[in-house]
Amino acid sequence: MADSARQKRYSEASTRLKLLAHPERLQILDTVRRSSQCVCHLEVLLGKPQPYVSQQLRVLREGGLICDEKDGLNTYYCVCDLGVRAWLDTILGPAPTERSHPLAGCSCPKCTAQKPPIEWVLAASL
Amino acid sequence: MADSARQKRYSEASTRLKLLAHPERLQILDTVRRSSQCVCHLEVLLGKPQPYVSQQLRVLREGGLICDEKDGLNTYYCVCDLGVRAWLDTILGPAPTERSHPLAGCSCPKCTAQKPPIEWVLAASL
DNA sequence: ACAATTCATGCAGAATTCTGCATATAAGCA
DNA sequence: TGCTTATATGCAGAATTCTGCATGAATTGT
Repeated sequence: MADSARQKRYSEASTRLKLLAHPERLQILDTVRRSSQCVCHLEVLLGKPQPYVSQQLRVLREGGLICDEKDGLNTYYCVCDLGVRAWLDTILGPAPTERSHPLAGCSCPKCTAQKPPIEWVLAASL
Repeated sequence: MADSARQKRYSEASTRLKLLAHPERLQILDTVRRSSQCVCHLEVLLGKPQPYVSQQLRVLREGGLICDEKDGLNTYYCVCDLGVRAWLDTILGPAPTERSHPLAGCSCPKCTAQKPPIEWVLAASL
């Protein structure tokens, strides 16, 4: 490989690594690689204000690490690139295959639809 | 996995990623993962002043990404950790298996010993 | 002991990234 | 249209990282 091609590869890899070298962004990626999630979901998960979360999502989106998919008021983010998945597998270990739970505190349809009141669950188990 | 364990993993991974997110450091790692190399070798390769190279080597060494091995005046660095090798395989692709060449401009025994004058080489091929 | 070579360290100004906040946009609904 | 909800954007001060330089330490050979 030519020297300039190497240089280019190093700087491209380093650009992508910079995006990953951030605990909150890693947690976001680790979450959305399992299943796509909306912003308010991640907001609850990280315990950070919404603008902060959106900011990090933007960084990841513009860096090509995640894709967004809008549905009404909600925007769901996911990891669509297979190369990115491979990096995450190496860095964080393989993604768990179990379904991700709906999250108390997230009000998106995905979370509320699948989350019956605790009384129902208890009643059903009698 | 518990939440605090996750947080710890994210921040540890992010710490290591920060060390990798740097073109010159990536080039150093890519070089020494093939075979151990001395400082002046890397100095020629990167085209950067020696204190700069040593500084980056220190960062990598203190981060546990490389090991040093002293031999007289020279210090040879290499990637000893298998986990680090795996990360590099993912990030930069698998390491080439061919021998690394001695480098013109590097005066360490490793490079000069294996580098006979061009006249010898030509004479031998007659 | 002295000089030469190889490498390490400390430090400071420059450049970049981080992160919190105020505010903007856009969709759905009454 | 006006209100609410969900998300995006712009910006600025704070914190961190980068990088060049001066200098220090250790080893080898004379």
